[in-house]
Amino acid sequence: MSATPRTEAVECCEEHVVHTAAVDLARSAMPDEEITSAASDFFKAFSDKTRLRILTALAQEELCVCDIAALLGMSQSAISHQLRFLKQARLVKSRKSGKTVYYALCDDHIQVILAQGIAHVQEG
Amino acid sequence: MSATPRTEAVECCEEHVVHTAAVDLARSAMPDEEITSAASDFFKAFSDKTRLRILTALAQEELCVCDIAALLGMSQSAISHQLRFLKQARLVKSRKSGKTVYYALCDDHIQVILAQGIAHVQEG
DNA sequence: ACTATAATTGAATAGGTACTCATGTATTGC
DNA sequence: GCAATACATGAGTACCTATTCAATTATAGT
Repeated sequence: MSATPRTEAVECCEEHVVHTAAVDLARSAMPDEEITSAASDFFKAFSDKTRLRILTALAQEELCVCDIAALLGMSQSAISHQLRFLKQARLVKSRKSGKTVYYALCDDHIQVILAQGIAHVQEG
Repeated sequence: MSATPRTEAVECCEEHVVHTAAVDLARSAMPDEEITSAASDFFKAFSDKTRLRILTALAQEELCVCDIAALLGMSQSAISHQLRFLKQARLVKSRKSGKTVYYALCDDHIQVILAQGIAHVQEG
Protein backbone atom coordinates (compact mmCIF):
# COMPACT_ATOMS: atom_id res chain seq x y z
CA MET A 1 0.00 0.00 0.00
CA SER A 2 0.94 3.62 -0.37
CA ALA A 3 2.91 5.15 2.42
CA THR A 4 1.28 8.52 2.05
CA PRO A 5 -0.54 9.35 5.25
CA ARG A 6 -4.18 9.88 4.46
CA THR A 7 -5.51 12.01 7.24
CA GLU A 8 -9.03 11.57 6.07
CA ALA A 9 -10.49 11.95 9.50
CA VAL A 10 -13.27 9.49 10.10
CA GLU A 11 -14.63 7.93 13.25
CA CYS A 12 -12.33 5.23 14.57
CA CYS A 13 -10.62 3.77 17.59
CA GLU A 14 -11.09 6.89 19.61
CA GLU A 15 -11.50 9.85 17.32
CA HIS A 16 -9.32 9.66 14.27
CA VAL A 17 -8.44 7.28 11.56
CA VAL A 18 -6.75 5.67 9.43
CA HIS A 19 -6.65 3.62 6.32
CA THR A 20 -10.26 2.83 5.73
CA ALA A 21 -9.80 0.69 2.64
CA ALA A 22 -7.09 -1.42 4.28
CA VAL A 23 -9.18 -1.94 7.37
CA ASP A 24 -12.21 -2.87 5.31
CA LEU A 25 -10.19 -5.42 3.39
CA ALA A 26 -8.83 -6.96 6.56
CA ARG A 27 -12.30 -6.98 8.07
CA SER A 28 -13.81 -8.77 5.10
CA ALA A 29 -11.12 -11.44 5.25
CA MET A 30 -11.36 -11.92 9.01
CA PRO A 31 -13.08 -15.18 9.97
CA ASP A 32 -15.92 -15.14 12.44
CA GLU A 33 -15.13 -14.61 16.07
CA GLU A 34 -15.91 -18.22 16.93
CA ILE A 35 -13.45 -19.41 14.31
CA THR A 36 -10.57 -17.22 15.45
CA SER A 37 -11.36 -18.14 19.03
CA ALA A 38 -11.31 -21.84 18.25
CA ALA A 39 -8.14 -21.43 16.21
CA SER A 40 -6.31 -19.71 19.06
CA ASP A 41 -7.47 -22.47 21.40
CA PHE A 42 -6.15 -25.00 18.92
CA PHE A 43 -2.73 -23.36 18.80
CA LYS A 44 -2.77 -23.13 22.59
CA ALA A 45 -2.30 -26.89 22.68
CA PHE A 46 1.11 -26.43 21.05
CA SER A 47 2.05 -23.34 23.05
CA ASP A 48 3.13 -25.14 26.21
CA LYS A 49 6.44 -26.93 26.26
CA THR A 50 5.13 -29.96 28.10
CA ARG A 51 2.15 -30.37 25.76
CA LEU A 52 4.31 -29.86 22.70
CA ARG A 53 6.72 -32.55 23.89
CA ILE A 54 3.81 -34.89 24.55
CA LEU A 55 2.51 -34.32 21.04
CA THR A 56 5.98 -34.82 19.59
CA ALA A 57 6.31 -38.11 21.44
CA LEU A 58 2.88 -39.31 20.34
CA ALA A 59 3.76 -38.42 16.76
CA GLN A 60 6.04 -41.46 16.86
CA GLU A 61 3.64 -43.97 18.32
CA GLU A 62 1.07 -44.41 21.03
CA LEU A 63 2.21 -44.26 24.64
CA CYS A 64 0.66 -44.80 28.02
CA VAL A 65 0.62 -42.12 30.69
CA CYS A 66 3.48 -43.67 32.55
CA ASP A 67 5.60 -43.86 29.41
CA ILE A 68 5.21 -40.15 28.83
CA ALA A 69 5.86 -39.31 32.47
CA ALA A 70 9.07 -41.33 32.37
CA LEU A 71 10.09 -39.86 29.02
CA LEU A 72 9.63 -36.27 30.13
CA GLY A 73 10.75 -36.79 33.70
CA MET A 74 7.53 -35.43 35.11
CA SER A 75 4.89 -36.65 37.49
CA GLN A 76 2.12 -38.89 36.25
CA SER A 77 -0.42 -36.42 37.59
CA ALA A 78 1.02 -33.52 35.61
CA ILE A 79 0.98 -35.59 32.43
CA SER A 80 -2.53 -36.78 33.07
CA HIS A 81 -3.75 -33.22 33.48
CA GLN A 82 -2.18 -32.20 30.19
CA LEU A 83 -3.54 -35.26 28.42
CA ARG A 84 -7.00 -34.30 29.54
CA PHE A 85 -6.42 -30.86 28.06
CA LEU A 86 -5.25 -32.38 24.78
CA LYS A 87 -8.13 -34.81 24.70
CA GLN A 88 -10.73 -32.10 25.26
CA ALA A 89 -9.07 -30.15 22.47
CA ARG A 90 -9.43 -33.27 20.31
CA LEU A 91 -5.75 -33.55 19.58
CA VAL A 92 -5.31 -36.93 21.19
CA LYS A 93 -7.47 -39.99 21.63
CA SER A 94 -7.17 -42.80 24.14
CA ARG A 95 -7.84 -46.48 24.38
CA LYS A 96 -7.89 -48.54 27.50
CA SER A 97 -6.27 -51.93 27.90
CA GLY A 98 -6.48 -53.37 31.36
CA LYS A 99 -5.17 -50.83 33.79
CA THR A 100 -3.27 -49.01 31.10
CA VAL A 101 -4.55 -46.13 28.98
CA TYR A 102 -2.80 -45.58 25.67
CA TYR A 103 -2.82 -42.18 24.03
CA ALA A 104 -2.29 -41.34 20.38
CA LEU A 105 -2.69 -38.37 18.07
CA CYS A 106 -6.16 -37.94 16.62
CA ASP A 107 -4.94 -37.50 13.05
CA ASP A 108 -1.83 -36.88 10.99
CA HIS A 109 -2.84 -33.31 10.37
CA ILE A 110 -1.65 -32.41 13.85
CA GLN A 111 1.72 -33.92 13.17
CA VAL A 112 2.11 -31.75 10.08
CA ILE A 113 1.51 -28.50 11.93
CA LEU A 114 3.77 -29.63 14.74
CA ALA A 115 6.56 -30.42 12.31
CA GLN A 116 6.16 -27.06 10.59
CA GLY A 117 6.49 -25.19 13.87
CA ILE A 118 9.61 -27.11 14.76
CA ALA A 119 11.03 -26.56 11.28
CA HIS A 120 10.33 -22.85 11.58
CA VAL A 121 12.36 -22.42 14.75
CA GLN A 122 15.16 -24.60 13.41
CA GLU A 123 15.54 -22.34 10.38
CA GLY A 124 15.33 -18.94 12.03
CA MET B 1 17.26 -23.84 44.11
CA SER B 2 16.45 -25.77 47.23
CA ALA B 3 13.44 -23.57 47.75
CA THR B 4 11.23 -25.62 45.48
CA PRO B 5 11.42 -29.32 46.15
CA ARG B 6 11.67 -31.17 42.88
CA THR B 7 10.13 -34.57 42.98
CA GLU B 8 12.54 -36.77 41.18
CA ALA B 9 10.32 -39.72 41.84
CA VAL B 10 9.37 -41.17 38.51
CA GLU B 11 9.22 -44.44 40.28
CA CYS B 12 5.66 -44.90 39.07
CA CYS B 13 5.60 -48.05 36.95
CA GLU B 14 9.24 -47.45 36.24
CA GLU B 15 9.92 -51.10 36.92
CA HIS B 16 6.91 -52.75 35.45
CA VAL B 17 4.88 -51.26 32.69
CA VAL B 18 6.96 -48.75 30.80
CA HIS B 19 7.16 -49.78 27.19
CA THR B 20 10.86 -49.37 26.88
CA ALA B 21 11.13 -49.69 23.12
CA ALA B 22 8.34 -47.18 22.52
CA VAL B 23 9.84 -44.71 24.96
CA ASP B 24 13.29 -45.09 23.44
CA LEU B 25 11.88 -44.43 19.99
CA ALA B 26 10.08 -41.34 21.19
CA ARG B 27 13.17 -40.15 22.99
CA SER B 28 15.37 -40.54 19.96
CA ALA B 29 12.92 -38.54 17.85
CA MET B 30 12.48 -35.79 20.42
CA PRO B 31 14.23 -32.53 19.44
CA ASP B 32 16.51 -30.83 21.91
CA GLU B 33 14.97 -28.99 24.80
CA GLU B 34 15.85 -25.59 23.32
CA ILE B 35 14.08 -26.51 20.10
CA THR B 36 10.87 -27.66 21.75
CA SER B 37 10.98 -24.65 24.00
CA ALA B 38 11.38 -22.28 21.05
CA ALA B 39 8.65 -24.10 19.15
CA SER B 40 6.17 -23.76 21.98
CA ASP B 41 7.03 -20.08 22.22
CA PHE B 42 6.44 -19.78 18.49
CA PHE B 43 3.00 -21.36 18.76
CA LYS B 44 2.26 -19.14 21.72
CA ALA B 45 2.07 -16.23 19.32
CA PHE B 46 -0.97 -17.86 17.70
CA SER B 47 -2.51 -19.06 20.95
CA ASP B 48 -4.09 -15.77 21.98
CA LYS B 49 -7.22 -14.61 20.21
CA THR B 50 -6.08 -11.02 19.93
CA ARG B 51 -2.70 -11.95 18.51
CA LEU B 52 -4.22 -14.43 16.10
CA ARG B 53 -6.64 -11.80 14.81
CA ILE B 54 -3.79 -9.34 14.41
CA LEU B 55 -1.83 -11.88 12.38
CA THR B 56 -4.89 -12.69 10.30
CA ALA B 57 -5.38 -9.02 9.53
CA LEU B 58 -1.74 -8.50 8.64
CA ALA B 59 -1.92 -11.50 6.34
CA GLN B 60 -3.99 -9.27 4.06
CA GLU B 61 -1.81 -6.20 4.05
CA GLU B 62 0.18 -3.96 6.32
CA LEU B 63 -1.69 -1.91 8.88
CA CYS B 64 -0.85 0.75 11.41
CA VAL B 65 -1.51 0.36 15.11
CA CYS B 66 -4.62 2.50 14.97
CA ASP B 67 -5.99 0.49 12.05
CA ILE B 68 -5.72 -2.71 14.04
CA ALA B 69 -7.18 -1.15 17.15
CA ALA B 70 -10.15 0.05 15.13
CA LEU B 71 -10.55 -3.26 13.36
CA LEU B 72 -10.54 -5.28 16.57
CA GLY B 73 -12.34 -2.72 18.68
CA MET B 74 -9.58 -2.62 21.24
CA SER B 75 -7.40 0.02 22.79
CA GLN B 76 -4.33 1.19 20.97
CA SER B 77 -2.25 0.38 24.03
CA ALA B 78 -3.40 -3.23 24.13
CA ILE B 79 -2.60 -3.65 20.45
CA SER B 80 0.78 -2.02 20.85
CA HIS B 81 1.68 -4.41 23.65
CA GLN B 82 0.75 -7.41 21.53
CA LEU B 83 2.62 -6.04 18.53
CA ARG B 84 5.71 -5.79 20.65
CA PHE B 85 5.24 -9.43 21.61
CA LEU B 86 4.87 -10.43 17.97
CA LYS B 87 7.84 -8.35 16.92
CA GLN B 88 10.09 -9.87 19.57
CA ALA B 89 8.92 -13.27 18.39
CA ARG B 90 9.90 -12.20 14.87
CA LEU B 91 6.48 -12.73 13.42
CA VAL B 92 5.94 -9.13 12.40
CA LYS B 93 8.14 -6.30 11.23
CA SER B 94 7.50 -2.57 11.29
CA ARG B 95 8.33 0.50 9.30
CA LYS B 96 7.81 4.07 10.36
CA SER B 97 6.34 6.81 8.21
CA GLY B 98 5.87 10.12 9.92
CA LYS B 99 3.93 9.54 13.09
CA THR B 100 2.58 6.26 11.86
CA VAL B 101 4.12 2.82 12.31
CA TYR B 102 3.08 0.17 9.81
CA TYR B 103 3.22 -3.48 10.72
CA ALA B 104 3.42 -6.46 8.40
CA LEU B 105 4.10 -10.17 8.64
CA CYS B 106 7.76 -11.15 8.52
CA ASP B 107 7.26 -13.84 5.89
CA ASP B 108 4.61 -15.89 4.13
CA HIS B 109 5.51 -18.94 6.13
CA ILE B 110 3.56 -17.55 9.07
CA GLN B 111 0.52 -17.08 6.92
CA VAL B 112 0.62 -20.74 5.92
CA ILE B 113 0.61 -22.05 9.48
CA LEU B 114 -2.09 -19.57 10.39
CA ALA B 115 -4.26 -20.71 7.52
CA GLN B 116 -3.75 -24.36 8.45
CA GLY B 117 -4.88 -23.77 11.99
CA ILE B 118 -7.98 -21.95 10.83
CA ALA B 119 -8.69 -24.68 8.29
CA HIS B 120 -8.33 -27.29 11.00
CA VAL B 121 -10.99 -25.78 13.23
CA GLN B 122 -13.29 -25.17 10.28
CA GLU B 123 -13.20 -28.84 9.37
CA GLY B 124 -13.63 -30.39 12.79
C1' DA C 1 7.46 27.65 21.14
C1' DC C 2 2.85 25.20 21.55
C1' DT C 3 -0.65 21.75 20.39
C1' DA C 4 -2.30 17.54 18.61
C1' DT C 5 -1.73 12.90 17.18
C1' DA C 6 0.50 8.03 16.83
C1' DA C 7 2.68 5.06 19.28
C1' DT C 8 5.43 3.16 23.15
C1' DT C 9 6.12 1.84 27.75
C1' DG C 10 5.94 0.77 32.90
C1' DA C 11 3.05 -0.36 36.71
C1' DA C 12 -0.88 -2.36 38.53
C1' DT C 13 -4.29 -5.82 38.38
C1' DA C 14 -7.55 -9.42 37.35
C1' DG C 15 -7.87 -13.66 35.37
C1' DG C 16 -5.60 -17.79 33.57
C1' DT C 17 -2.66 -21.86 33.97
C1' DA C 18 0.65 -25.60 35.08
C1' DC C 19 2.17 -27.86 38.54
C1' DT C 20 1.92 -30.52 43.36
C1' DC C 21 -0.50 -32.97 46.75
C1' DA C 22 -3.99 -35.82 48.39
C1' DT C 23 -7.54 -38.54 47.27
C1' DG C 24 -10.62 -41.37 44.42
C1' DT C 25 -11.67 -44.86 40.72
C1' DA C 26 -10.89 -48.88 37.93
C1' DT C 27 -8.54 -53.00 37.08
C1' DT C 28 -5.57 -57.04 38.13
C1' DG C 29 -3.81 -60.59 40.98
C1' DC C 30 -3.58 -62.97 45.34
C1' DG D 1 -12.10 -59.92 50.49
C1' DC D 2 -7.46 -57.29 50.24
C1' DA D 3 -3.47 -55.13 48.19
C1' DA D 4 -1.15 -53.15 44.36
C1' DT D 5 -1.07 -50.73 40.09
C1' DA D 6 -2.42 -47.16 36.42
C1' DC D 7 -4.76 -43.37 35.95
C1' DA D 8 -7.97 -39.45 36.93
C1' DT D 9 -9.37 -35.54 39.48
C1' DG D 10 -10.27 -31.60 42.76
C1' DA D 11 -8.09 -28.23 45.52
C1' DG D 12 -4.48 -25.29 46.48
C1' DT D 13 -0.75 -22.43 44.92
C1' DA D 14 2.78 -19.96 42.60
C1' DC D 15 3.57 -18.19 38.49
C1' DC D 16 2.27 -16.09 34.04
C1' DT D 17 -0.27 -12.86 31.03
C1' DA D 18 -3.50 -9.73 28.75
C1' DT D 19 -5.52 -5.78 29.64
C1' DT D 20 -6.13 -0.92 31.61
C1' DC D 21 -4.33 3.35 33.14
C1' DA D 22 -1.10 6.98 33.28
C1' DA D 23 2.84 8.87 31.66
C1' DT D 24 6.25 9.45 27.96
C1' DT D 25 8.39 9.85 23.31
C1' DA D 26 8.30 11.20 18.52
C1' DT D 27 6.55 13.54 14.67
C1' DA D 28 3.86 17.12 12.22
C1' DG D 29 1.45 21.42 11.80
C1' DT D 30 0.45 26.18 13.35
